[in-house]
Amino acid sequence: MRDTTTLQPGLSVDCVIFGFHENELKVLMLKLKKMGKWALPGGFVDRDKDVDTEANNVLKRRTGIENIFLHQFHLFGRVDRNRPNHASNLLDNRLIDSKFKSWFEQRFITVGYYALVEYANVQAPKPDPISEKCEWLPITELPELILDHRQIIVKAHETLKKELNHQPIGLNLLPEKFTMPELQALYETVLEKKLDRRNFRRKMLSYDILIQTNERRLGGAHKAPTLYQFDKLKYKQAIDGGLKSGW
Amino acid sequence: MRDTTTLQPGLSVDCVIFGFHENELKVLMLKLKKMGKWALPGGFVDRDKDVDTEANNVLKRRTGIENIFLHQFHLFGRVDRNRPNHASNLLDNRLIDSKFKSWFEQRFITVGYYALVEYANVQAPKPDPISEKCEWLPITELPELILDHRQIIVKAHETLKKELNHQPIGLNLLPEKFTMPELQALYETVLEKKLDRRNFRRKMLSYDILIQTNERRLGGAHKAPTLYQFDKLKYKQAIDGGLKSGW
DNA sequence: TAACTATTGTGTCTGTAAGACACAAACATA
DNA sequence: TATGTTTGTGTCTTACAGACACAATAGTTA
Repeated sequence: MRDTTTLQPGLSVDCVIFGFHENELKVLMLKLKKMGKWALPGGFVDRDKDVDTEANNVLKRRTGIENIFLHQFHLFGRVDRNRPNHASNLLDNRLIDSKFKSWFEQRFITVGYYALVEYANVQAPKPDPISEKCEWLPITELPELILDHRQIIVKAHETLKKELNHQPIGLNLLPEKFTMPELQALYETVLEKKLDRRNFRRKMLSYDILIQTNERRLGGAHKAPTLYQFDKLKYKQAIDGGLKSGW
Repeated sequence: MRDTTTLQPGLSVDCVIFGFHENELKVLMLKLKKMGKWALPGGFVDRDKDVDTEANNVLKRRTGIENIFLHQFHLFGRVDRNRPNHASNLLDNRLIDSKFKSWFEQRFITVGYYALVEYANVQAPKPDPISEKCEWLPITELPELILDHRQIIVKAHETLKKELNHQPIGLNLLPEKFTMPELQALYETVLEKKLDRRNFRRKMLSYDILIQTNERRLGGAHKAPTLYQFDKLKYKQAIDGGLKSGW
């Protein structure tokens, strides 16, 4: 950050970037240098840029990914969400220049976005200058986060669960080709509950968004599962039109 | 508005206040003096007040109603939503003092809230100083609105429709006691589609949130319908717990 | 006061989807 | 070649959605 004069004051965006790996739902997070606390990837909003655009920029800066599912889900607007000691902590740890002290001390509201990205597509997530690393953390065991970022993640997860009743997920979150058990594991992880194998398959196929390939995933000491891929056109229609029934 | 220094810059809230009257879904709106255009009731956010609080204040100022269902549904953050000529229009019509010109010229984002209120409870909605009147307008025939206010209303209505799949409505939107056909009319109006009388009754009763009174609404040249009221405790539980099935 | 009109209140049938459940097929390993 | 583990599949039952017809009743009118 070189200059705050071109930025919309008191406004930030934070992105909850979900990935799925080893049957765990993970969130891409930054570990701040010295402070030790973790933070969501976020950024400020240029006065002449759309808020949505800036959210996309955040996603691209950290993951290199563009043009992907990114959904605004809530504005966090409580006065006390920017703790008074936050700015001084940043300053004490020399994470920000003292000339930006007043910028970080002002009252901030933040717009929460969540994205679903394919874990494998993000090889080396990029930390920003004030972060020592950028890593995927499992949503079930989050360390200490700054400000209200834990609450933001919880809200994003809740929203995602609800959205699942109206929209399919999997595209951009699973590899190009995947097995039915893998898709089910994704749903079970997001919903935090077990589903019946046979009923899941029946329901998912009824959405008519899957294409069965004639390949199988070999390697396991058991019957090799069939690989599927999404019919992207029908998938998109399902998102636009909405699914009827819920979980 | 006397002083903008205590306000969060570039941030406003706008409330889509829904009412139901004569089988029409209406929105409470303000007609700006001289300009002729209509606007949603809105306001700015004090630096030391929660955004939610300010939305409640807007609702209270215009309707006198407090502590009611008020739901944040979207942040409108496009750069071009504040047209450059908007501030000068306000100024030309002497709706604002010239010392506030720069305040109104800055880039604004606005947080949309929607509320469901009982039409009859709002006797004389109060216009603000720059508005000649404050009235209920049917959502189906809106006049010319300022900025992106039409889009905000559309988005609020869409959100309301979706929410209907998870939550009951009626409390705070209908009188204390109401008939089943009246409740159905409300649903039909919000959903913009006809529902089967018998199936509607069955489904609504299955929610187990209605109390049947032994009164009837007389006056019509036909069988007098039974009056119902909401079991407020169970209604609240239904909102918290969520309803299973959709429309 | 009796007939008429309009709307309410109710039950059943059918089709669809959800939930529970058991057994055969197939891949890897021993 | 036998074993272990997971995949793939079909049926039964139950719950809910959607379609539908007729009796009951308040007010109006003849």
